Amino acid sequence: MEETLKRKDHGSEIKEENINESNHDIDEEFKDEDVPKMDDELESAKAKMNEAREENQRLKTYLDKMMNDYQRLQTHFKNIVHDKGSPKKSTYTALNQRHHHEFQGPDDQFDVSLTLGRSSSIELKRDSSLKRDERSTNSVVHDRDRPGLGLDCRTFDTQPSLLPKQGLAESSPLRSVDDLKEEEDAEKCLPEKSGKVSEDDEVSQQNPAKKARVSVRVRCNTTTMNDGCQWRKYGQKIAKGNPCPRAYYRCSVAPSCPVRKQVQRCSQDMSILITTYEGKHNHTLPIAAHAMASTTSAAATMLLSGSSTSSGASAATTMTPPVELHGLHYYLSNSSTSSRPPFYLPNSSFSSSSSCPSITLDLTSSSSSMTSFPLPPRYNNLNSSTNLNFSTSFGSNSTLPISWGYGTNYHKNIQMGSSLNFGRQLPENLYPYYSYMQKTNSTVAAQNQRSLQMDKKSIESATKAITADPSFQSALAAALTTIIGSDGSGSQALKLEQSFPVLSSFLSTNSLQASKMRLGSPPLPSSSSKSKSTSMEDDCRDEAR
DNA sequence: CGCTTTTGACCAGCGC
DNA sequence: GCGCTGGTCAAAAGCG
Repeated sequence: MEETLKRKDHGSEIKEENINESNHDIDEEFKDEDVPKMDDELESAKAKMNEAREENQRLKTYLDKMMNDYQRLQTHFKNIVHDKGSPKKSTYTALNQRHHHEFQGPDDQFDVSLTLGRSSSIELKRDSSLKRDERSTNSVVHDRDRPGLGLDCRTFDTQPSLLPKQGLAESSPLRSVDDLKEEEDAEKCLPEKSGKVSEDDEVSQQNPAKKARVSVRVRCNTTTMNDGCQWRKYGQKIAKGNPCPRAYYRCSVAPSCPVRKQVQRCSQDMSILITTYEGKHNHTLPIAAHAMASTTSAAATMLLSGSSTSSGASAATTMTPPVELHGLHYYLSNSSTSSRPPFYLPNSSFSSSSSCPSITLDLTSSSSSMTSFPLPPRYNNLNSSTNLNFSTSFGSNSTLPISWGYGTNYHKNIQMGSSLNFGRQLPENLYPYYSYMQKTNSTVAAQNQRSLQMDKKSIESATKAITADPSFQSALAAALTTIIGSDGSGSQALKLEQSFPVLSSFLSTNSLQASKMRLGSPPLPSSSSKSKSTSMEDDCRDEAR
């Protein structure tokens, strides 16, 4: 990351030098001209150059702040790692011990589900009895439509010996039976291909019986979400319990690429698209696909490595009580068995098989706090419930060729440069990183400065909204920290930060800050740097046409 | 013409 | 063993 920032800094200097040279050239070109019109143009050009110079200065400021944050957090991170006596005593464990003394750390297989928004603990408690009744009649629960910010990071531990017998199943947030089955169907393991060579072999070697999958639930009205990669559809099935067909895709960037994904629409809410990824790409990816690919592969790797320390499985399936912090719910489960846990959770993830641990990113939720975001009406209509947007918007045209776009013609955008779009909001620190990423694309070099500044304004306004909501920040940070702390090792956090480009910058500030808060240490000063983020509006642009 | 999508057939795993 | 289900294959059709 540091190297990346240095490279970015260097790039900014080069850009400024070029601007100075261009200024000089312009002066040479027009110094002998004696036409007022030319003088006006010259002045105009100089003004533009000054704007570009100012922009470079702003970028340098971003870079400096990023570097400061990085250095500071690196120090804090080392201290945290150093202070921890036992690597297995993670932030995550400390947190849960703080709230639930019976909590046990992650073990063997587990699912991690990042649930963003939709339901707060208060609402869940309030509605739990009602939902139980509804569930008992097998009715459909659409609690996703409830407003309210919540960010759940759940790890389901089904190991009974480690679990409290508190009947959490009944007090848990609820989800309909159909929803559950559907998600189970969507996350069903892909059969392992004998002789299949893939980059995740190292993971498979560590856990030969396990094959991690990363599922993403997003609201999307198109057949598939744009993750920046090229996919070839090779099959389609009507899965049991869901009238919507399940589509099977394999990566078509390289013929031998083992990566596959399943796409299925939620029968309960047709606007929700469930995409399940498996495997790692064995080829270079378009820039647009880097974020998603690295995130999913890192999630899978982390999932497997984190689950490798465990003891055996058990038949019973239950769940730890939810841990609440800053409106954030933590659930632990161990999907050691193929049986479904007897509870229903909005935004939760489940492993359908012991050989297939999975991680689910549920980005379908809505939250009241998010409604304050200055989103255009069309945006709200198209994607009314997505909460987080780890995205940026610097395509070659300075508009939004974002990778998690929503359109079947996403291939048109693949080479334009984009990023992983985790919903709506880009944490402010992500901007410099993605700015660098985008600028490394040759097509970005000529981007329009004015459009850039217009984007910046909208981004800044959105950033103000997110920075004005500390509960949201802490919730997201805590969720990410929980993942880091799942094994308590610093390397895990580092791996996460390195491998999850969309998370790295955010982790470097808010996550560790939340970690500190939970551990009783004073929080780090938050970065005050400006940010860049955009809505998913342009992701849906093609779709809306 | 090449690539993608469609779709029926086939295979494997699992439960009864 | 049989049926069900999920996942994959591959030929045909569609598309630019």
